[in-house]
Amino acid sequence: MSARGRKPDPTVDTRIRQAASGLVLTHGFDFTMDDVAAAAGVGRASVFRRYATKRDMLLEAIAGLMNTHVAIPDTGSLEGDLRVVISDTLALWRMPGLSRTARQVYGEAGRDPAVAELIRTSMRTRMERSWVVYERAIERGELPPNADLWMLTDLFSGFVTYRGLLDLPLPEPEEIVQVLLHGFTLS
Amino acid sequence: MSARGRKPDPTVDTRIRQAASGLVLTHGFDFTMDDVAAAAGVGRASVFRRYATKRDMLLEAIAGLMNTHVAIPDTGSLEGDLRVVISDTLALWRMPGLSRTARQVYGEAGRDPAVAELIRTSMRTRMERSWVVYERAIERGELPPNADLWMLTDLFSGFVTYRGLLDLPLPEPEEIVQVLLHGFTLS
DNA sequence: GACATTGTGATACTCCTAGTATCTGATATT
DNA sequence: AATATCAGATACTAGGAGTATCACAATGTC
Repeated sequence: MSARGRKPDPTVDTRIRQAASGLVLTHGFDFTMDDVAAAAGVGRASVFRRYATKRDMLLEAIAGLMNTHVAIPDTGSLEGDLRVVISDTLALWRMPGLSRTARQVYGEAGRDPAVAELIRTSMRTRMERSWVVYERAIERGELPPNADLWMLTDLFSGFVTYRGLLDLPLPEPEEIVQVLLHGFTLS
Repeated sequence: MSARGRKPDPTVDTRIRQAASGLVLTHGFDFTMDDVAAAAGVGRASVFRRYATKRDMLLEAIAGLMNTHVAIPDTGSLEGDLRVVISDTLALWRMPGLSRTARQVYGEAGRDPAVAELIRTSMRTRMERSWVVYERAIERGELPPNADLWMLTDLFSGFVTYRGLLDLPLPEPEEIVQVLLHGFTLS
């Protein structure tokens, strides 16, 4: 009762996926479906057999790209841990092509709520993975128990995103840590 | 030696500009040039006579929309002034449709360096207008003289932009002020 | 008033790309 | 052998940006 005809070529799937991810990184969204087919060494029809629309393909590619892993440091102090988390985030934004792609992803989120949702949940998941860092800080008494942790994470990741999207220079992690912990006033 | 034929109708210019700005606010970038012509009550050709490309038109419309004025408070304390500046910024993001349009503007910046430059300089100009607020704070001794003011402004405007772009809830201005001035640690 | 000149609106194109449909051939099962 | 599914190629449709051309309107010059 099963699998009568020719089997799907598994390499076709992976070649298309890799071609799509690669093109997204090197060209943003500005490539045609023929480009994908050509880059994958595959017929145009095969691309549309896997993805009903270009949007579907982009959605999967974006999800893959956002799913890079984050380190969960445990240096013994909030300051040390934060420095690692922030350094990692800064390093990510230095990836060539990422800034342009990120901009276009945000742009697509304007038209397509699914993309917006994808960014939201991906970022949320990313940050929740480092949650334990802040819980340990609360236990050590370095943060008040009622601290708004989403505010803390969004504040620096918003800052980095903003500078990154606009191609503005990013400061050293130390400076960000200092400000997040103690603010701008002298006291 | 001048102006022989029919004079350009000045209302055509303004009608096109208004139609473009209006459509950008209500539909992001997802409208056709025919839509613009129809909304302006004008021939399609007239639109292309003013703007060689849709991109040119969008560029001008965006520049106009970003050029809203900012209040320059003088409440006597940095805390008070900051609260005003931040409240104003938050209010801006509550404008219906702005979040989607902002996303698409950022998205366009990915393809078009001119758009990126436009955002950069517009935001820079916006912030420099409130520069005196921070200078006064330094004079009063509320900020260290070597404070990284761009970091201060980008930190909160990055945060607001980030939450705004992703349609995440924005906190009360007081909370942001508190964190910017004193950080997350207890003292 | 005749005429040239320029702006306006309408319409018919071209070009590009996403998405669809179809055809031929290859590879598998029964 | 017969049949079913997959791959590649190609021709189509649809929609929107940008171009070209037309007739008409309004203003100037003679």
